[in-house]
Amino acid sequence: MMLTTKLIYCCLVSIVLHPINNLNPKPYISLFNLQGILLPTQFSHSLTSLDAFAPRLLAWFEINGRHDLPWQQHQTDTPNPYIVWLSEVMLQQTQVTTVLPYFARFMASFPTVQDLAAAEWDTVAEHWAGLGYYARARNLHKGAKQLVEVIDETGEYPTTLAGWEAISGVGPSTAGAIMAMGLHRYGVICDGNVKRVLTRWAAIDGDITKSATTKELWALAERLTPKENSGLFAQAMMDMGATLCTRSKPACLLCPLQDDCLAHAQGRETDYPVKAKKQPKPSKFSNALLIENENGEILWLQRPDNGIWGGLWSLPLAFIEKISGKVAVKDADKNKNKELIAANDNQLLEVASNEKVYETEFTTAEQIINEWINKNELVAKSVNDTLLDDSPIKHSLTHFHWYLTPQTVNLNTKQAQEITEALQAGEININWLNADDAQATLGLPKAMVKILE
DNA sequence: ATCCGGGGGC
DNA sequence: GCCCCCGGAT
Repeated sequence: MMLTTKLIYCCLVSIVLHPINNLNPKPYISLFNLQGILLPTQFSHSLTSLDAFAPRLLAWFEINGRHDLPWQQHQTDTPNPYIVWLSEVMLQQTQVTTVLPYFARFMASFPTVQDLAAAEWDTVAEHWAGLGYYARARNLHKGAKQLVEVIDETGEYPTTLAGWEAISGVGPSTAGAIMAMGLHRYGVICDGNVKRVLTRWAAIDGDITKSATTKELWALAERLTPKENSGLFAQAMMDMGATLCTRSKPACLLCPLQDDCLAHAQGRETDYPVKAKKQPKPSKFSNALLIENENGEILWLQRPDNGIWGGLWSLPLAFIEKISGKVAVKDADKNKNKELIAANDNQLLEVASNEKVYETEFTTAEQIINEWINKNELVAKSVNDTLLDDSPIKHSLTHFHWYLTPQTVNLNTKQAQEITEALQAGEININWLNADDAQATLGLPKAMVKILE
């Protein structure tokens, strides 16, 4: 009754003080913070739902959750942070059933963090072998040494979130898990399982790889985590994510949160979490021509002000092929410019699948050069003698990958003069400079530096 | 057989 | 924003 009265009061005050908010189509509830200042909630659920979340989850966990996993510390008053840290690192990338035997072997061989720190790397590696992500085993070993150092200095394990995050291999979520479950202090977790549960429950449809969504999810996780027993809550959330709110076939009928789960209400559970498919970038292939005169100088062109590398200097680029889809260069030579592609015959470049096909724009200068080379029947040669070494430079731009294969064209003095005149007639700024001088005196885009190197 | 998820380091 | 590496899902 009190709560209801207060809620109504808050809403009325909100309407009076913030009339503009009533234009906002989103559900809008205000509440007082401790200073009595009006604050909006940023959450889509009502206060009642937000506050009921933890009790309902915990009630479910008590009856239906797993309580016998060997690293769980919720049934003891003297939790062991080492056990939680070790298991959390293992569980970062692997499911419970896979971790179980590894965890047992680790605990048998390294019962304390001091044992782990003192172990040889080879021994640790052998224990980890098969779990994957071996960098994490290295971090684990390093982290053990760091922890022993902290313990030697302070007499105890780190007691703060920041203290744990300073340990190699421990990020924000693992640190939260250790604080909550390993120390029975306050800690919030927001790992992949939690994100799945929360995006569904609150129908959060933002791309979870975006930092704004990450922030939103952490804020919600924090709002839902009870100040007391955050470890039990973390344990329950993990269990719920792993056993009920699974990725493909969630068991909504058994879920304690089904009646205010917004995704369930929409019948769209598996549409969450939203993760933008990393858009495969189309790929474009060009040859970068190292047109060399008899003095060993290379022809450089200043690019037009508009477009890529505007105003910078670049090697002349020769069109090879623009492709989309998972195609090997080898398969792509069904069309023009066969000679140029031939140099790439041994390359099997896997490029991301994509429908888009790019139009390659030639600069005026490049058109002049390409036509001139064709007319004179000059052949571009691979820079290196061995086929293995002439792989293209990969240069990624915002919207596509550009594979640039360096090729040389040697000109005699007469030919060099001819092309120079042809370009100057087209009012193109050009330069003949060897690689070192070009790097020293011209503004070269990164891709060109890569090619020269 | 292939795709995809996942947490932290860089 | 990529990489690591495995196993579960399809």
